[in-house]
Amino acid sequence: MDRPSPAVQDYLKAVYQLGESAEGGGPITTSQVAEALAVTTASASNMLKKLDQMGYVDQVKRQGVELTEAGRQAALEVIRLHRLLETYLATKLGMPWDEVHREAEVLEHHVSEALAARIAEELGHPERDPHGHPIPTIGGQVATNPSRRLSELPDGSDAVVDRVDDHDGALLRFLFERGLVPDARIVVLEHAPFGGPISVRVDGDRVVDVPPEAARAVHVE
Amino acid sequence: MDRPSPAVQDYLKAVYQLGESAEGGGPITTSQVAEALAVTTASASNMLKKLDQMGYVDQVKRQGVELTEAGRQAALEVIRLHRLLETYLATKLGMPWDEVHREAEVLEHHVSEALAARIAEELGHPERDPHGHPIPTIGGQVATNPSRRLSELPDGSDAVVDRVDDHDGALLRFLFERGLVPDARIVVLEHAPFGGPISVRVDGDRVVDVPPEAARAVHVE
DNA sequence: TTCGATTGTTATGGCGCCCTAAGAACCGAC
DNA sequence: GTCGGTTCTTAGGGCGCCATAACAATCGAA
Repeated sequence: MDRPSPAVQDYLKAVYQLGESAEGGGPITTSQVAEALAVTTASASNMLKKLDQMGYVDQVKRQGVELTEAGRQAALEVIRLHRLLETYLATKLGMPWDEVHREAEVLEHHVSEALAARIAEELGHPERDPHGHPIPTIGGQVATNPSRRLSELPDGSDAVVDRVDDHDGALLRFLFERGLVPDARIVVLEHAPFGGPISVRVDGDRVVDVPPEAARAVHVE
Repeated sequence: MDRPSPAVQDYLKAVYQLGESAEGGGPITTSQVAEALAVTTASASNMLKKLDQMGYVDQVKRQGVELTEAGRQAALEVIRLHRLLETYLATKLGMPWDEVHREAEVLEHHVSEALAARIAEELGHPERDPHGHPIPTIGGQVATNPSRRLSELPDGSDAVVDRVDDHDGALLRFLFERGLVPDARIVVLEHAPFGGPISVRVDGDRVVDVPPEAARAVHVE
């Protein structure tokens, strides 16, 4: 029941999250994992073999890997810690919205069970982190909210922001400044042609332009 | 200005703290360091050589090491983080007095400058941690309080607890249960013969027996 | 269907930090 | 001074995780 090493945790998290976003149900390729973790495919290949031997993934030669139940649990454990930390740092320590991700990325590997429990309690066992992502339970339950990206909505649709991708601090800051945060109400006004920005009314008042790449990071219900 | 690795930080901290408690001013031996970190003397010898090359210590062959100014600064940086974390965990997260040390021991290596600053601010830049140890400033200033151990006091002396050693959780719990916490007022009543316990009046009311090993961990002004 | 490009795998090696084993320097007793 | 025990250092390996280089499998375009 020892905690896997930070590196192993990072790989498991990456496999889980790639499987979540790709939504194909199929295996995750070595190069996808390598890119997500900014390592060479050779390194990823070695590590994935090890994860297979550890029972965290099933690896099919030259196809990719899929998480086992143990792997899913371990990944969700890390994600739970990550999101609890993000929430704590943002709400209790006033750390800016766009910095909590980096900090949590490190601390998630080093916070004890006991401290995690104290934090969860202090926060009142929240269900979502500041970016809108669901926080898994200890048992490994996650609310998976089927959602569409802002970039896919037709003109005239209205929706509520569910969550935003948190990989890029600058992007988060950009969205935050425009009010595109979880639970914001939006109406899609129009798409500028030739891959131009999407103009969106936010919370009934201001109108903002959202470039396509940013729109892809906003998930709505 | 990159942060040294956790291992290096641990060595620097150990050297600093050995120099502080031994109070001889002289060099710290390889075996002292090895024992403090629970590694073999061979490992310590190798690492101390590396610290020398990095400019953190001056090593005299077969004598031991002494911290350079850079080493002292780096050690105090870690100690500052450690004590801030202890304070934060105890006061803001209600973590038990005897558990904060272990948790801080890990986190001190992974908390960013920015988070440390937020924590210090949140706490109002405290000067002492929950065990009474002074918290160094960012510049590396520490209040060094000359103190005596409870074990050295003659019968009849009265004093105020300044700080307690925090290495051993069980010992901390023992002291806490008896009210031997920083700022407690004590009067030494009598020493039982043959290495028996010291009987002490705490805060004017209750009288407790303190075995010699515990008394050595209590520093008074 | 064949061949070049892409993708994945297997050596092999480096770096950090630990270990054990063996040897070298120092200490006190005699 | 010499000898035995202690302390320190050096030598050589292991483990985790990364890299590069070379090779193998697969895909797709002509």
